[in-house]
Amino acid sequence: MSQAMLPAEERPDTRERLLDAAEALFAELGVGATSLRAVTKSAEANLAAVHYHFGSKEELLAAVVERRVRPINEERLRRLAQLRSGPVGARAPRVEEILAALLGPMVDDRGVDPERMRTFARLMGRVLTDTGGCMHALVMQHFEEVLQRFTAAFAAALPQLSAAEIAWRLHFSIGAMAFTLVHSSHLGEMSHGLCDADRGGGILERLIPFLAGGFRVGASNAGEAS
Amino acid sequence: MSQAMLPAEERPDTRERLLDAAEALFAELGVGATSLRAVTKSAEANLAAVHYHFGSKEELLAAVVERRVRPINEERLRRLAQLRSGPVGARAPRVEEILAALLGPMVDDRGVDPERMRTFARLMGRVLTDTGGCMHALVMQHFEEVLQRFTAAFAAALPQLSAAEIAWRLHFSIGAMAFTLVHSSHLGEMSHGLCDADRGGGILERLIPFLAGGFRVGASNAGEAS
DNA sequence: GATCGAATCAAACGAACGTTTGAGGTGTCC
DNA sequence: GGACACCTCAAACGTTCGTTTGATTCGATC
Repeated sequence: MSQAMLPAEERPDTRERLLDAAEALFAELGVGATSLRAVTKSAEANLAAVHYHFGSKEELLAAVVERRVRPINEERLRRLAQLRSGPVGARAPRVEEILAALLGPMVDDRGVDPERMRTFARLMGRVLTDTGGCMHALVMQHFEEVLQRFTAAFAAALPQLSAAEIAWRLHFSIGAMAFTLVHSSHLGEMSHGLCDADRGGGILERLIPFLAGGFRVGASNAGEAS
Repeated sequence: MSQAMLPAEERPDTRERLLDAAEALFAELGVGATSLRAVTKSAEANLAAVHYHFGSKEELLAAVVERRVRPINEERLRRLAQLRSGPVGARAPRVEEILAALLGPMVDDRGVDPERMRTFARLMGRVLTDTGGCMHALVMQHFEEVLQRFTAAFAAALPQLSAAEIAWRLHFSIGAMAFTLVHSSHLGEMSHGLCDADRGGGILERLIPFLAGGFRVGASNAGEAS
C-alpha cells in the first residue's frame, strides 16, 4: 500500500525493493531455497546490489526480519502495558487479553498492507521453526524482553500455575501460532475447505480462545467464561 | 538399540546406514543444509551409493520419512480403535485419550531406540513446517486417513463443536506438537531452564492437558476435570 | 572355473550458488 | 570543472552441490 500511495513515477530505493522482494521470496520458498539471483531479479536490481547494501545474504535476511520484528515487539509491549492502565481498570488482565497482545501484532499491524503482513507472518513462522541458521538466535534476542514480560503477565493472571508450566504453555502457544502462520495459505486445502483464514474471522478469533482454554487448565478460575 | 543387539562384527546394510545417517543429519541441520557428501561420509559409504539405492536426494528423504511414518500412523489408528473396544467400555473416549493416541506414537514408539525416536520427531517437525519441498504433500498423503479418523473422534467427543472448529483446533494441536518437537533439544536454553523435556514427565504430560483444555472451550463439558 | 548380477568405488560432470572485482555513471560541493 | 562520495552494472571468481559414468570387486549359479 505504501508503494501505491507514492507519486506514480517514483519507486522505492533499491535497498527497499531488495527488502520487499527478499521478504516475499523467503516467505514463499524458504530462505535456503531462495537464491540472491531470484531476489535481485524480482527487485529489478543488480546481483551485486545485495552485497553493496547488506554485505551478505544472511545480513539481508537479518535486515528483512528486523524491519518488521522491531515494530511488532514494540507493539506487543505497548498493548501489554495498556492492559494495566487501560479502560479495564485495575483488575489483572484476562488470559485472552494477554494472548491478544502477544499474537495480535503478528497479523494486524496498522499502517502496513495486510497482504504484506501475512507474507511476513509466514516468514516469521519459517524463521521460528528453522533452527539451523543463526536466524533463530537473532529473533530470540529481540524476543527475549517480550518473552519475559509476557511470562510475568501470564503468571499474574494464573497465579496457581508454576513458572515451568507457564513457560511450557507459552511455548505451545507460539508453536501453534507459528505453524498456523506458515501454513496460512494452504489451510484450506489441508482441511478440505473447513479452515479458511480469510472467511468469517481470522486466525486469532479461533486461536486465542483455544490457547486460553489450555492456559486455564489446572488454574482455579478454569471455568471462567464470557 | 537394534544395532547394538546384533552380533558384534555385523553391521547394517549400506542402505540402512544411509537411512540412519540421513535421518540424523536431516533432523540436525535441515534437509536443504545437509549435503549427500555429509550423509555418505557419516554412513561410511560411497557418494554414489545414495543414487544407487534411492535414485536421488529427494527419494532418500522420502525413504527416511516413510520408514517411520508408516508404523507411527498405523499405531495411531490402532490406539484410536482400541479406545472404542478397550477397558474404558462403551463410553465415548475422552479428549485426552484421543490426543494421546494421536501424539503419543510420535515420541514413544515401542521397539525403537528412544534417542532415535526423538531424532525422527525433530525431522518430522521440520518436514511438517517446510512447505517448500514436495515432502509436505507426501507426508499429508500418508496423514490423510489419520486426520479423517481423528477428526471424527474429536467430533464424537465434542459434539457441540462445528466441523470447522474441530479442524482448526486439530491444526493448532499439530502445530504446537511440531514446533515443540523441532525445538525439543533447545527448549531448556530458550526458557532459561524452565522447560526440560527429559525431567519429570516428557512433553506429552504437559502438552496433552493443555490441548485438551483448548479443545473443550465452548463445549458443554468444558468444566470436566481430572 | 566361467558367467552374471549386485554392489562399491574413484573420478569427473555441469549447474547453481554466494561473493568479489573493477569500470562506469550520476549527482553534489568547493 | 575537477574532486569526491554514492550507487549501479556486467563479468567473473572459486566453491559446493546433486548427479553420472565406467571400471572393479565379490559371491552365487550353472
